[in-house]
Amino acid sequence: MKSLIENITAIQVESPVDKIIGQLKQLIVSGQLKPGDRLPAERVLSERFGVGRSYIREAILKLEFYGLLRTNPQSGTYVAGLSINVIDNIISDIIKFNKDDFNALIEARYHLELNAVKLAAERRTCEDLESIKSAMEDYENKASTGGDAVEEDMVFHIKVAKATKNSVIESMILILVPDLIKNIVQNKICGDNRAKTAIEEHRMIYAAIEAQDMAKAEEAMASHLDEIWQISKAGFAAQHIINEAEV
Amino acid sequence: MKSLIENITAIQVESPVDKIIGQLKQLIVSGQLKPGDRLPAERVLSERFGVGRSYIREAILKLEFYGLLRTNPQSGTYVAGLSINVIDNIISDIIKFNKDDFNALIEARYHLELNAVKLAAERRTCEDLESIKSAMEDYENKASTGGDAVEEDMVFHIKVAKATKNSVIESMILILVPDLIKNIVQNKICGDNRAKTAIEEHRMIYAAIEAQDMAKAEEAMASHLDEIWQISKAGFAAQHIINEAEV
DNA sequence: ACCAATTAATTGGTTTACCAAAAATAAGCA
DNA sequence: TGCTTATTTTTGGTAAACCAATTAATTGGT
Repeated sequence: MKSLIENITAIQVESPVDKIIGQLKQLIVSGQLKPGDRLPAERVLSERFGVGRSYIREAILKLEFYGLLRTNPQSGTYVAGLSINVIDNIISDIIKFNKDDFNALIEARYHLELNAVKLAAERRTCEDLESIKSAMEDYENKASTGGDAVEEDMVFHIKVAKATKNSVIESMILILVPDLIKNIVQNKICGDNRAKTAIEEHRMIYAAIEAQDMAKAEEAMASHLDEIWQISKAGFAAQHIINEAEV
Repeated sequence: MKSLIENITAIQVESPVDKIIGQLKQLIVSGQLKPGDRLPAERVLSERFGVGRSYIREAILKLEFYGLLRTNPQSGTYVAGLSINVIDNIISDIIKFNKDDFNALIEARYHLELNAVKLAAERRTCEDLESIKSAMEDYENKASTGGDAVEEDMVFHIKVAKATKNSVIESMILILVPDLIKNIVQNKICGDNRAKTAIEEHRMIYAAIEAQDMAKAEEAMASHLDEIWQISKAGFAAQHIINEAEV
C-alpha cells in the first residue's frame, strides 16, 4: 500500500510556475539573459513557453518577492543586477522551498526564537509587556480547562516576537507559525502534564523579559523549546515506525 | 525638496491585493468567516470586493504561502483551522512585510548566520567544504583585482548556509541575500582595506568549519559580520545626514 | 541635417470568457 | 423507502481580450 501511494505522489508534475521559473533560470545561466537586462514581454514569454500569461505573471511575482526581478509598470521587467552565480543559487532553492521538513522547521524555530527572546528582553516596552502577559493568561485559561491551547501558545510567542522591534525576525517567525502548529497538533505534543509545565515555563520567560534579563530569557526559552523539540522528535520517530509498518 | 518627495511617496496607494487581504481579514475577525470555513467562490469575492478575479487569486496565493489558506482544486479555498487571534496577528503583518528596514535586515542576518555557521561546522560534508572553498577562492580572486566582490561574498555565505543541512534556515538566508547586497553596495561597504580583511575573515571561518569547531566558527563569523554591521550603521547615519541636509 | 510634435506600437495592469473536474442535486430503479 | 446513476451546477485552472500609460518611430517644420 505504501508503495502505491508513493508511486502516485511521485507522478505529481511540478507546477507550471515552477517550470517557468526553471526556464527563466536556464535563460539566465545560459547567458541569453544577462543581469540588468529587460525580460522579453510577458506575451512573448507566454508564447515562447507555451503557457498562459497568468502563469508568467505568477512566476514573475514570485521571483520579485525574492528580489530577483524588478518590474516597472508600462516599461518592462528587469533582471536584478546580481551575478549569475547568485541568481542561479537562489532560483534553485525557490523551486524547492517547502516547510515540510519538520526537523528543519523545529530547529529553525528554536534558533530564531532564542534570538528573538533575547532582543525582546532588551527592547520590550510596557505595551509589549502588557500584550505578552495578556496572551500568557489566555493560554493559561485555555490550558487549565483541558483544551489544547496550541494557538494560544503561538500567540504568546508571536507577541514576544513583536517585542523584538525587528520586523524581519518577526516576519520570519510569523511565516513558520502555521506549520509549527500543524506539526505540534500532529504529534500530539499537548498533554495535560505538558500544559502544566508549559505554564510555568511561560511565566519564567515572561519574568525574564519583564526584568530585561537577556541571559535568563534565553535560558528559559531554551528549556521551553527543548522539551517541545524532544517530544516532536519522538513523535516523528513514532510516525516513521508506523509508516514503515505499512510497507 | 525632501518634503516634496515625501509627499509624493506618501500618496502611493496600497496595492489591490493588500486591500483584499485586509478585507478578508475583516471577514475573519468579524466572525463572518470562521476558521475551517470555505471561502466564497473567487467569482463571488471578485464581485463583492469590486475587483478582478486575478487579484483575488493573487491575494489567496499570498495567504497560502503563509499557511493561512488552503485551496483544493475544483473544490474551494478554506481558512486554516487556526484561532482568529493567530490569523489576525499574522495577516496584519503580511500586509506590512517589507525588508526595507536596513537595521532590522542586518540584525536578522547577523543572528541567522551565526546560527547557520555553527550548524555548518557541525554537519558539513566534504562536498560542502569543497564548494565553500571554491566560493572563497572566487571571492579572493575578484577582491584582489580591485572589483567589488559583493556577490562573490554572498555566494560564500550561501554555500555556508547550504552546509547547515537545514532547508528552512537556508531559505531564509536566501530571501535576505538580494536585499543585503542592495544595502551593502548602497553604503559602499566594499573598500580596498575591507576586502583584505574580509579575505582573512573568510579563511578563519572556513578553517573553523573544516575543523568542525562550532565555537570558533561562531566567533569568526561574528567578527566578520560585526565589522559589516558597524560600517553599515555608519553609512546609514551618513545617508541620514545627507537626507536631512536636503530639507 | 536637426529638432519638435504627433502618431503608432508595445508595455504591464486588469478584466473577462472558457474549460475540465468535482459536488450537489435530481431522477430512476430495486 | 433506500440506493445507484445521470445530470446540472459550481469550483478553481487556464487562456485570451481590453485598457491606459509609456516608449519608439515617423513626420513636419526649421
